[in-house]
Amino acid sequence: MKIASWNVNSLKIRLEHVQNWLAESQTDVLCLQETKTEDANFPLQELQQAGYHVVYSGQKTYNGVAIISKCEAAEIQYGLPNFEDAQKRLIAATINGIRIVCVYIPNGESTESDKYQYKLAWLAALHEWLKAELVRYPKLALLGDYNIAPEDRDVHDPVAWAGKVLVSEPERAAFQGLQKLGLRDTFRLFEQPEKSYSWWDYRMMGFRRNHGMRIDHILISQVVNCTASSIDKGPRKLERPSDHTPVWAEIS
DNA sequence: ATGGCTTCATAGTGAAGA
Repeated sequence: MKIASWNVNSLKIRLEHVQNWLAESQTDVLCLQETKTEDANFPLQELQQAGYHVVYSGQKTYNGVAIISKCEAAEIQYGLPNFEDAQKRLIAATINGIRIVCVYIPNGESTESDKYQYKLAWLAALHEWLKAELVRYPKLALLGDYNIAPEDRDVHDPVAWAGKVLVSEPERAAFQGLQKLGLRDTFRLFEQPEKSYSWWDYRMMGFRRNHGMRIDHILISQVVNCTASSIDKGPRKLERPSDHTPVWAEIS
């Protein structure tokens, strides 16, 4: 089954892109972040009419996550149970026997910001919760916008970014902590082109110059098999794109 | 150069993203 993750930066603006990409990519499970849509306004009918099941947890203006799938989602979890949070950043469900966890990890703003402390606390809670979740659901995939570039090769200019938010040592340590739980970065299971990124700044022709970062990831537990994983730059080339593009993995 | 672009929000000297 093909699973994917895409920070759409407003589902309202990007609905057509999402529908088109779902159809052409033949994706079975698509995790969305930054839907920026209250649940009452979620475009449920449009997606159902296209033949998909959807679960979602959103709010006005900021954040918001959703899982779109060809098969029905069960055992839906909204938010981290061990972290009091008004921000809608996590939704999980069991689909085709695999625990799908969709996350929008906080950005952090800068290492000096209160939001950075919130990010690290959120990551610590995610780690603790996943430890238990993996016992309950050994077949698990963690997809989303992590807002972490795990290594320097995931950053277009690692010297300029050194120590900054998205690449700082505590953030990378948190990412490695997830890997120590047995979760594997599907993208790095395969030979990949150099300078592969999933996000490019809207400003200064970031995409055209490939000034990007790989901050969207799909991690899978050890008992999940993966036969391919890649980044689809296609949607980033469209008119009025999200600043992120979809990442995907073929798993069984 | 703390900008640059995009979104949602409100009408702010805006906020947030990454």
